[in-house]
Amino acid sequence: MSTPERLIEATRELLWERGYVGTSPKAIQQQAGAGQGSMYHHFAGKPDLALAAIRRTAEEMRATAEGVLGGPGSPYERVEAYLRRERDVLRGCPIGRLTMDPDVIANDELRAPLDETLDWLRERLAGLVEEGRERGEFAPSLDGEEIAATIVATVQGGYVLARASGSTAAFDAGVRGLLSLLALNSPARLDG
Amino acid sequence: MSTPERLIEATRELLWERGYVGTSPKAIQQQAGAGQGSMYHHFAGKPDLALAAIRRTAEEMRATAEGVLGGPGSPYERVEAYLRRERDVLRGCPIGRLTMDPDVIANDELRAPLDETLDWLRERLAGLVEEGRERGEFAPSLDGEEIAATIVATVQGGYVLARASGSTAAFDAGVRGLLSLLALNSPARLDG
DNA sequence: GTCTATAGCACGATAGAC
DNA sequence: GTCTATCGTGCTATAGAC
Repeated sequence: MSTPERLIEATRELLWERGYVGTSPKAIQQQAGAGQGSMYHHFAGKPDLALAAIRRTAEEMRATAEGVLGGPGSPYERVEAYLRRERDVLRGCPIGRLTMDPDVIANDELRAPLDETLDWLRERLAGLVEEGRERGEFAPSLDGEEIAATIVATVQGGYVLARASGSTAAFDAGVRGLLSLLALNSPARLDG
Repeated sequence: MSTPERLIEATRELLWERGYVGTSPKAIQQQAGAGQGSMYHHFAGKPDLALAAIRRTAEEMRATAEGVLGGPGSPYERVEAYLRRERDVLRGCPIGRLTMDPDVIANDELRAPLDETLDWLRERLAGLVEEGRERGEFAPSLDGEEIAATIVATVQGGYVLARASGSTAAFDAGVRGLLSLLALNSPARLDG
C-alpha cells in the first residue's frame, strides 16, 4: 500500500475511534508508519487529510447501505435488512460520530460529506417507504421522509445507547421496537 | 457564585460544546474567570472536574425529563410531550454527545452517569408505554422496553441528523415519523 | 484560596538536508 | 519522497510565594 493510502487508512481508523479533535498528526503518522515530512508532502495538513479520509468513509457507507437497500425483497424486507445488518455497534457510526466534533461542524468542507451521506440515506429510505406504502406494506397515513428520518435516527441513536451502556442490547432493542411499529397495520408482516 | 461553582458551570458549557477531549483546563479557567492554582486547589484535575460537571448535567437532564413524563395527560400524551419538548437541537444532547468521547467511555467513573441517566430514561418511558398499552393507547403487540429504546434513540439520533445538516428539520421529521407510528392502531389518537 | 512560575511533553506545521 | 531538526504554542500538572 502506498504512503498516501496508508495515511488515509490510518486517519479513517483514528477518526472513527477518537474523532477529529482527538486525532493528532503524530498519531496518524505512527499508525501509518510514515514520517512527519512524508505526511506533509502528500497532504496540506490535518484538515486536508481528514477530508480525504471522511470522503472515503462516506462513500463506503453509501455503498454498504445501497448493497442492502437495493437488494432483493419487498420494501419492508429491505428496510428490515438495513436495520438488522451486522454492525460494529460499540464502535459507533464513523460518519455520525463526527457530527459531535466541533471542528468538523465548524468547517463546511468537512461537514459536507456527513450531510450528503445522511441526506442520501434518508432519501433512499424515503423512496423505499413510499413504495412500500403503495403496496400496502406500510400504513397509508405514514410520510416517507418522516419515517426515513425516524429509521436513520433510531440507528444513530442506538449507537449512543449502546456506547453509554457498554452493551449492544439497547441498540438491538431500539431496532426491534422500530420494526414492531413499522409492522403494525401491515397484516402481511404479522403473518410470518 | 463561588469559584468551584463557576468552574463546574464553565466545564458543563465546554463539555457540551466541545466534548471532553476538546476541552482543556486552560479553557475552563478562562471561561470561569479563575486561575490555574484556583482550579487545582478545588479539583484534583480535569477528570475530577469533568465528573462533577457531568453528574450535574445528568441530574438536570433527569429532572427535565421527569417534569414532562410525570406531568399531566395520558401515557401517549406524555410521550408526545417529551418528544416535542423544546430543545437546543443544534447543540445536541449534553449527555449523549459524551458517549462519542473516547476518554469518557474509557473511564468507568465518567461513563457511569451517562449510562445511569439514559437507562433511567428508558425505564421511565418503558413503564409509560406499558401503562398506555394496558389502556389501549398502544398496540398490544408492542414491548415497552423496546419502544422506549426506540424513543430515546430517535431523539439521540435526531441530534445527529440535525447537526449534520445544520438544520433542525431532520430532528423534527424523525419525531413526527415516530409519533405517527406510535399513533397507528390507536383509534383515539387518530381522532384529533 | 489564589497567584505566578515552571515543568515536561504534545500539538500542528515548516525548513532544509538527503 | 522521506528524513531529522526546529518552531511557537498549548497541554496537564506541580511548586511555592502570597
